[in-house]
Amino acid sequence: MYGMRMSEAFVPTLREVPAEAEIVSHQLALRAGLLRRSSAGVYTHLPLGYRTLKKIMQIIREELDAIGAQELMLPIVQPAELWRASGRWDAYGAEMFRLKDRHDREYCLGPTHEEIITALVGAEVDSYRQLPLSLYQIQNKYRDEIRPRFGVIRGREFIMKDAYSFDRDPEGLNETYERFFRAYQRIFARCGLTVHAVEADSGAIGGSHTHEFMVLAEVGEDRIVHCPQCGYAANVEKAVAVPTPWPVTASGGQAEAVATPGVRTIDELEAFLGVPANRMIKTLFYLADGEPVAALVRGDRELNEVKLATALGATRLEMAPPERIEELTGAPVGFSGPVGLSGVRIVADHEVVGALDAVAGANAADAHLIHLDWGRDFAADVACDLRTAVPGDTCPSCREAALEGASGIEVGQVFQLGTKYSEALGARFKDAEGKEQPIWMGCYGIGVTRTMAAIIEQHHDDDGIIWPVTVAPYQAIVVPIKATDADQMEAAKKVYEQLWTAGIDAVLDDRDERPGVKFKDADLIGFPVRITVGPKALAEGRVEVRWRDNRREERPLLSEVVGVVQAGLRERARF
RNA sequence: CGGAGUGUAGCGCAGCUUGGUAGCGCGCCACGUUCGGGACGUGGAGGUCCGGGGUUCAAAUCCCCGCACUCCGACCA
Repeated sequence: MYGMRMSEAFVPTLREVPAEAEIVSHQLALRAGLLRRSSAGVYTHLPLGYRTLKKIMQIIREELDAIGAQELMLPIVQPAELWRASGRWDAYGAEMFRLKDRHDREYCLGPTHEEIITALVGAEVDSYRQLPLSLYQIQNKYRDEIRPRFGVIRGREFIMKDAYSFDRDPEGLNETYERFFRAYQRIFARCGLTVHAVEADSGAIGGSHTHEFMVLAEVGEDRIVHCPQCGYAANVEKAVAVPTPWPVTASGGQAEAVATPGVRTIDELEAFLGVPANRMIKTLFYLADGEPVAALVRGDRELNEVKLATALGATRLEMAPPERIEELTGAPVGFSGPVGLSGVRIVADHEVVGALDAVAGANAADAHLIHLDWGRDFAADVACDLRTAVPGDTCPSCREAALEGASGIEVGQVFQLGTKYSEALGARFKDAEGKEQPIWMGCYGIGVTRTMAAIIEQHHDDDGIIWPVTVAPYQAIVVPIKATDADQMEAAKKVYEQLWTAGIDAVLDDRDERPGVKFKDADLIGFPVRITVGPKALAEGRVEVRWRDNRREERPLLSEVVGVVQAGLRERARF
């Protein structure tokens, strides 16, 4: 038996922290020899890292196969015409990697695969008898991220599992969605992750009902809010923002213009006038499908573009360029307000309805208006929920407790797409009455490479990674203290072979290094268990079994090692 | 895309202000002494100083133009 020896393994560990890595999971992935960067946001997965990825993928396969999903492999290179058909060739924008072939035909590197799979299923499925159907693949995805960061957490090339479901009707879609939801909970649990499923926004992909699976982590890029009382949890982009009452209850008298030379931002205005931001009206100009719109939110609030787009029923929403703002208001950017605006639809957040003694731009250079009252001085065409929720808001679900905030890494998302893609791409079937119907679709993603990073983020200490046994590249490492000692090496090899025979992934550290070096590497890489073969214990026919997570050590007889290791691993792999 | 910064040996960095032909630590190779938590000594290998142009007798160093990478921001008026 030969197997895996550290003396020959391609595991380039690093003693020092590479300058390129900011967050702990990225640093450890580089130091432990899992990853190397090739270019911005593009990574090579070294043998050890790839083993972990394969274990994650295997868990995903087992759980998805168990709910009847079938694996297939879709193309990375996808024709533009398909994306034009769904309207996303333009909608996806700069984030899409585009290329042309020698005949000048346009393609993209798939950022996702709804178009391809819908076209496929549309072509092959004709009858309700062929539904429901769930298909998935594990594949490289390409997104030219505006700013790749955090190593593999936001890469431009990454591995994703994406699944697509096809049902006859909304009820079927609901059932499928629930099945995937539960499968996801099992997948992440088996990966050793604590995840929170939160209500999310469906964004550019379209669709209605959707949840994100979040790994809570300081470095997470997504902000979520959750209710400690009723369990409501949502991405801040999606969370319904319960309005708080306007801070003052009396009019300030007649509206009045004040000179505010060069004061353009809310912060500057707050300092200049001594009025708190929550009494200001922030006026933002957008083009909704080309039509100008003014959106009003309280000065200290953040406008949520998705909510605005939904409120307007707009498919394309972009900020108005500064020239356009000047045209509409007659004033430079920074002095816009709702008073006297014409030719623009005005949409207000609930919170500004009923505002009294408010401050806003005067639509004239270097001037603002004070003492503004809702109804008397300005109004809106529509009032709705426009702002991004924040921690401290009243829970929109139970209306009792205050929401708490957290940040998370999104490792998975489940969507109910409905018929958006099936209609755009003509994926129809004949129902039992022979009537043509669009297929009801769902899609379900898991960021595989990101999941690996999230696991490290959740499982490490000062010495290195602490792999959950289910995803550890190897479960055990056998370390003879002195590689040149024949007795130790012989005993170590025997233990190592027994572990293999018992089906345990093991590595033999046969390097002629000082013990400290080998221990440090073992801790850094994060093998769940280390079996040390040293002179002291060996004299009594024993070895040392040391667990990485709690640093506990036992000293079984040579004949008992496999049983002890097996028992410990099994205990740690339970759910 | 805007702002800031960095690019010198495999990795982490100094040298640049004040121009004179490149250095430190770790790693790597050889030998010796060591050997239970990243040993020590001796000897050694390894560099288009990101690229291109310019100034100069002379450029890692000064100037110009590119490129790459990192961080911050990109609705927050």
